[in-house]
Amino acid sequence: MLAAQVIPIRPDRAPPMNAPLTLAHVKIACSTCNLRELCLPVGLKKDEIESLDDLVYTRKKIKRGDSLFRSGDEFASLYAIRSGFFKTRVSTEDGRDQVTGFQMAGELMGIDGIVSDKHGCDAVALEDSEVCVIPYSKLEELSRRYEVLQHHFHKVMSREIVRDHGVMLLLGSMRAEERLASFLLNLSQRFTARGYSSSDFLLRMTREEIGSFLGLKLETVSRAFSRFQEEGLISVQQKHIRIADIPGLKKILGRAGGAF
Amino acid sequence: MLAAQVIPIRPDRAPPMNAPLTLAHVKIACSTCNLRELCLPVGLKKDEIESLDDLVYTRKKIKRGDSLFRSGDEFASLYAIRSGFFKTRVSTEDGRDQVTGFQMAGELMGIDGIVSDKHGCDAVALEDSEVCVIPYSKLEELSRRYEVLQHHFHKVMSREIVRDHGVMLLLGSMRAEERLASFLLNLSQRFTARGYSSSDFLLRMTREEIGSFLGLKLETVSRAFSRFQEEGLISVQQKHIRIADIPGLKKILGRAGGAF
DNA sequence: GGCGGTGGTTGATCCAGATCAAACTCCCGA
DNA sequence: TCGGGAGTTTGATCTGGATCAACCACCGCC
Repeated sequence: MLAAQVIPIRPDRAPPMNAPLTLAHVKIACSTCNLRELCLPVGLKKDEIESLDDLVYTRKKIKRGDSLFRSGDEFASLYAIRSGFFKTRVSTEDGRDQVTGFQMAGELMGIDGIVSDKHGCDAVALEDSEVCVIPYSKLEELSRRYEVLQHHFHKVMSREIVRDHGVMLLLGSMRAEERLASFLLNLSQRFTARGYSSSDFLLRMTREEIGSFLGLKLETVSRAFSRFQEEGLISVQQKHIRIADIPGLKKILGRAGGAF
Repeated sequence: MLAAQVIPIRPDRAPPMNAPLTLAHVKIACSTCNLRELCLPVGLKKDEIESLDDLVYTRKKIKRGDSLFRSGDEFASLYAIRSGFFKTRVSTEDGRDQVTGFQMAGELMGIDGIVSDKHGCDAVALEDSEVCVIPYSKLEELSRRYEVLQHHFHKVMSREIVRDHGVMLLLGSMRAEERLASFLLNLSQRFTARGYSSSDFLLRMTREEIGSFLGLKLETVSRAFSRFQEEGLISVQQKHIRIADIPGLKKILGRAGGAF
């Protein structure tokens, strides 16, 4: 159920427990990773995936609440989530911030850093997590050699842009309940793609974080959850969500686009 | 002053006038284009830029109000704006739509199509415009050969993602006047980068389009313009904007981030 | 097992921006 | 020169979600 349980961390691969951010000193292989159908290797042939095994040679553990990187940090690597759950956020000098997304296993973080050689947002672990470190210069090098990898990497970036446009649509033109329905359906769909229940899951983030992402206040998020529950669309117990009526949620969206 | 006047279209290069979308049947060269400092060739050495001359071999004219591409169209090319002004928008089945950006000379459109081989938004010309057609497969091919081009293309995509995050911040957490101030400062800065006045320009889009982009209704945009004018920050006459007090506009943003 | 703190719910009130409505300006074509 | 329509401005009113406030529930820790 928990994203953290997707890939049980083998004790023999676990890095020392002392540092908050530690490197795993073990041989790591995309070719044997059970996320390869979701992650960077999608669409690659066997030998091409094996070439990725040279790309990803370290992993990093991040404890709940810690940052993988922060806005302004020097950019050198992309990160593929192996297990766990993250939020990314941008902030302003005056303390306001905006959650720009929630990332789960198989998703790539850090692309925003390419343009300026500095990361442009913070990536914060919402639960104890592990990421594969992908040195960016090495990815560029392999991309020049393997057309399929190049194309797939471009697709990942393009997908992020399309997703962002969906979020803009949500923020710019949807009402509170539509936003929340869209959010739940999006989570549901992404859990499904990872082999989990589409209707029964734990939220990793607080109401406030959901609100920040959706451009709403936490009270509004809470009220919308309650209303959905009254209407029999979902049941909520703290972070545990059961979607009782997916078509009903889709109807709230009322053909307003759906997943971002 | 007008973006349309940036690069006067030489009559001897003009395509036939009959079709709404026509191809220019002339040799086109990035190496002699005066937008090369803004566009794809940024940072490339002379001989590398010359290799781009093989990449861009057609141009296309689009009349005001026409679409360069529409959501669902087959994706084959990116487009660099040579002259003119565009908006991109995503829409929902139920007719709502969201302007996701305004593009001007030197900017690239169409990246959203890479992920699914279909365009994910509409690109509509807000004035008679001309674009360079960049066959995507050819760009990938050249990217594999020229490291600098590859890196620059990745930067362009990364910049788009960073920009989108800025827009999310705007839509998710700014008040109406902050949004409009941010919008005006962003335009101002982009005009400056193109050698135009930072304080005196024509808006290419309607109040409704500005509103759609900023997540506001057209009346709210209009009122905010009026209020800025009363406060002596700008003067507005229809589409003609003169920014009288750039620091004043920045103060409205109150360190809320600024340009997206 | 009690306790403190974080996170969540719910109620009352407020307000920024939406909506409804009317008039005005500019451009363009007959 | 005279409509006419699209785009804009401004006013009056309404409302969804924010804000303010109180209380509750769960979890981790001593």
